[in-house]
Amino acid sequence: MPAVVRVALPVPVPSLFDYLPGPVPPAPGSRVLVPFGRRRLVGVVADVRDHAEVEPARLKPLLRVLDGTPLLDAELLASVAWAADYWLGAPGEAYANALPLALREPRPLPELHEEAWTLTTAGRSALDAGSRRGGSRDLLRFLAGADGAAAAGTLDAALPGWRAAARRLAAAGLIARAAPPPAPAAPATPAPPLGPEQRAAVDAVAASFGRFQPFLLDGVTGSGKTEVYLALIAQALAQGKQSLLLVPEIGLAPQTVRRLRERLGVPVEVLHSNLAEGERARAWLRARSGEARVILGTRSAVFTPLPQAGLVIVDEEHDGAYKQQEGFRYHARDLALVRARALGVPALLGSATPSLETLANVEAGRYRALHLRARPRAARPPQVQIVDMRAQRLEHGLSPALLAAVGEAVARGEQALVFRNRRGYAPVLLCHACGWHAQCPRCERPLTLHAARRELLCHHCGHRAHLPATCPACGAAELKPQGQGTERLEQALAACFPQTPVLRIDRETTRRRDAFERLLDGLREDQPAILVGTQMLAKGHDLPNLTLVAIVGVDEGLHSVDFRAGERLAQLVVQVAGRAGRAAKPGRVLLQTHHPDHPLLRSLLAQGYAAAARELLTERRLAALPPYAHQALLRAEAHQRAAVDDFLAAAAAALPAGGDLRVLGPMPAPMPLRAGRARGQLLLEADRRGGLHAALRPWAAALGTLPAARRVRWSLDVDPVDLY
DNA sequence: AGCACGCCGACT
DNA sequence: GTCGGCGTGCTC
Repeated sequence: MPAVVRVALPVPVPSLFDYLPGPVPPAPGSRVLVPFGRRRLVGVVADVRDHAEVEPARLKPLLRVLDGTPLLDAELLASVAWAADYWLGAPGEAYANALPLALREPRPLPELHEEAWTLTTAGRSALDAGSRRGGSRDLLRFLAGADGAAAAGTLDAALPGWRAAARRLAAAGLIARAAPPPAPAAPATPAPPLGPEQRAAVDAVAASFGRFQPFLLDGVTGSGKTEVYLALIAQALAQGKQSLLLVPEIGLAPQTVRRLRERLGVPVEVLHSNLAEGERARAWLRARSGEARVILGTRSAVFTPLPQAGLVIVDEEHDGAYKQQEGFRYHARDLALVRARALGVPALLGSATPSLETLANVEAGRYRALHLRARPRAARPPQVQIVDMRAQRLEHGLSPALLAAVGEAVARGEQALVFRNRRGYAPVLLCHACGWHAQCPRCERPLTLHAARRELLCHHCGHRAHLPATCPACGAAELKPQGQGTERLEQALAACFPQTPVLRIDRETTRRRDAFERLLDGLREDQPAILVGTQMLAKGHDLPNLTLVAIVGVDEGLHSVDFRAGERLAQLVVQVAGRAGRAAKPGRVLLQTHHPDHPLLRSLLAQGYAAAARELLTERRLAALPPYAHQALLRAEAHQRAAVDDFLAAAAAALPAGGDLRVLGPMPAPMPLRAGRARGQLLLEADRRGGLHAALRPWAAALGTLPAARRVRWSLDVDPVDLY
């Protein structure tokens, strides 16, 4: 019978493509090179069938089978297929996300280790004897100086054209290919003793080794979640098993890698999108070969092959960075759970501020919660206080109470952090004579004033405008900045505390690589300082001398249209507050607001995150919102608003009737205009996930065939986390 | 996504 | 007269 292989190709088309194999069809998971239109593409065999869906005459033969043994094992293949189905991505795009770019080239697999060269004894003698000239001598010298071995990448950078010399010297036996780096010796540092709660958490997870069981590790900042991860990874290692540890961003990786390497004494692979493609591919392949025992990575690392899996950990599981926001819109935390189930291993989700989704899973008995309440590294939890801004004389948005607290902290030689989630000088530039305000022509949103650059900037589309001297509408010289951004707070604080260094940390001041590190490194000493910064300061980096955190401008989050704003605000406040106070020095947190009686703030401050989250969950349940309902969001944008409206109307009409599906819209997006494009959306809700997907699958497939779809850019987002 | 085909404006 | 603009349509 004529077999066909179904191939996933990296094109945004919601289907697989059938090809005629040779006499022995490649196994699913193998890469193949195929003709596709006028091009040749590398795809992954998803399936082998006995007949094609399309007329046999249209079938073309495979050009080449790239893998003798499948690159993706059965589990990874099934998990990727699951992900494509669940998030309604094009199958080929799901596979494209799973495979490092270098493995999507029609080439043989790279070596597990980067090519490296080392001097032989003869080579060292030849160098000492000075018997070689030119490029050969340079290479000998370089390798002698490289003490040990030099990788091809290093040589490319240092000695262009070194390969010719390498060929000659290798033939003469003066240099040789270096062996892969030896595994490090025994653990460098012993584990510190675990506290009783940590011990209990480790034992609970370890008791589930070898089967799927999700856990939430709910531990406040400083309670030692990482020690629990380390102990569990060490146990998995002792059983010969691999561990996957996901972190939300690369910035958090280096310190964690250092800690893992020091403690575990095994190679730790790091996988993230900033890695050079060749290195990323090699790390991926080392995981596949089983050589890599511990894999640390960001979102895309959830696609790492784990043939000997023992444990999957998702650190800071509430973090929005786990959701991919373009192309294939998967959620790495959720996919990590699916993989753990397929692999038959426990999954551990860690956070000081768990997402409401995860808490609902605990509530429903699907996940087991493990709590770390003790804070070994802090004497006591920081004391949180509300500063009522109403009827206060404000100094650039800073209340007297806040300034006094900052003054006391720096007078004691300690550091203070003023947190404001808005960069720039002021979010609005207003004319006091006529009410005009500077607005982005492409987004119809206020432009942010950046005073030092003498520019108005749109934070939504990057549009830039010169700072007008007088009001463009009425000509008055009454243009006044309204509100505060980090730049303005930095200035105000520098003026109030001229003796104390004021450091601003936001995207503007940390644009250059390593700027963030260098700014903070200058701070390590026990000297007083004031930090002003955005979100970037909410996590990572131990600041032992930081004792005061002042949070400014949370009020926007209290009245947002986004139903997740409250959850995010609570998480942010708790995460930022966690930066205050370490070791012997108690921390203090001030929350400056116009709404001191807001129920969310009150419960958060009086009873902590868990209580606030319980209340938020109750609200969600009553309003039938996620996690008690399930959503999908169809977004569309186009230059012509009519094109958006037509498409969304056609999409709504194409929805299957009946079911428990609730349809909201078509409606304008929260930002109806962005970068000159009209935007709209259609929100679907269902009480049961199964019901939502049953309706979604055929609908998603039909959307692309709507004539109106050709005139818009559209995307379908399952479980959207941002409704903008 | 690419890459073609296919009809209408300013240039060697 | 053509080079090239991007609308439309297809890729097993």
